[in-house]
Amino acid sequence: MMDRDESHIVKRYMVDACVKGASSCGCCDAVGVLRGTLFLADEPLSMDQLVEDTGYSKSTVSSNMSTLERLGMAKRVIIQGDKRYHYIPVNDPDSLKKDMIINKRAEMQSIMVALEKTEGDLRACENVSPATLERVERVRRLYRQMDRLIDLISRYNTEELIELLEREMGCR
Amino acid sequence: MMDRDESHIVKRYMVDACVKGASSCGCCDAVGVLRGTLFLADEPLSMDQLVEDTGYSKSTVSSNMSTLERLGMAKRVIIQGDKRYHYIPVNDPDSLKKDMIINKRAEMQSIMVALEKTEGDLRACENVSPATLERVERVRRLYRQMDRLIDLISRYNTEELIELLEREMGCR
DNA sequence: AGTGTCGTTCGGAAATTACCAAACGTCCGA
DNA sequence: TCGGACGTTTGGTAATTTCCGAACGACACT
Repeated sequence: MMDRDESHIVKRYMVDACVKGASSCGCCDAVGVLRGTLFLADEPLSMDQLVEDTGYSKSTVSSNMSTLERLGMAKRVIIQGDKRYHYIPVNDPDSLKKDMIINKRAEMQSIMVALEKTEGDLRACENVSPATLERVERVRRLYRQMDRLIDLISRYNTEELIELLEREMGCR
Repeated sequence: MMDRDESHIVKRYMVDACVKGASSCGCCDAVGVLRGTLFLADEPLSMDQLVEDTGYSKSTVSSNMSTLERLGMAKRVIIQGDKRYHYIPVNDPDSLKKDMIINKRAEMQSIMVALEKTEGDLRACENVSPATLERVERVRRLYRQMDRLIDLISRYNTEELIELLEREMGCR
């Protein structure tokens, strides 16, 4: 357990940076404050500790830790001999990359489904201009390409990718 | 110019998908509606047309088109002989990738700056535990690694990356 | 079953955001 | 220098979100 000075230092800047990051992806401040608090903690934190450290109520901590977990930035762990939940920050590149890809992919997927439905409706329609149909097809191809890239990136871990791209970089 | 049937079809699903995507990155519905409206338009749309097509007021369209532009999902173009602005959707993989990387990178950067400041403060402090310092350093290394990967990815365009990774995939 | 400890859900108050209409500044042609 | 067409900014209101405290349900131990 860190002393008060240390825990103040390790929270000082992280909370601010995480609040900024949270608001840039549409999350409320509490999400950022909680992430910042957890970021450099030296041990898994219980909800009570998070309540005390952040000043938020228990219900606020509970719901916002859920979103932090859903975003893949915090994880619940079990501490032997303690029936309470404890949270640890998730900071390793591969985990963060994986969750980022899952989210991006879902977003992409819903666009692609919409494009497919649009194309279907257009084909069912008689007097539709070929130019319109062609435009939809072109956009679909572009999104398929992005999806393909994301898929490929998800198949390598961070270290492999860096090594691979650096090696390739050298050849140019 | 598309007829009413066609423009209804090409907006029908896109607006919905874009609203979903917008809300998942913390933007209000209007941003999604505007992007969906623009997505498959057959020509650059003026603000008046966007006002008419979406039903939002001029001021709402103006401010939300700015955010759409900032996110790199729409672009202003000049039409000869028309002093009004016109907007086109941005759908090509390289542009979207570029903006996504810029945003991710800024987020990462603010975390890295915070980690550096924290490390500085800890070193300035006398009675700080080595374990704490080591922990901060370890996290910094992880974030540097992620930053390195993002940097490398930004140096290739979409097509190159796909080709490169697919080729590598075949070797395994 | 009874009790105590957790975490989540619910209802309402406070704060914030989204949106519109109107006023404003800017640019161009007359 | 005036007028008119555009786009942005501002002020106010309606709707949404955030957050808290209280009530609730789940689980373990007695």
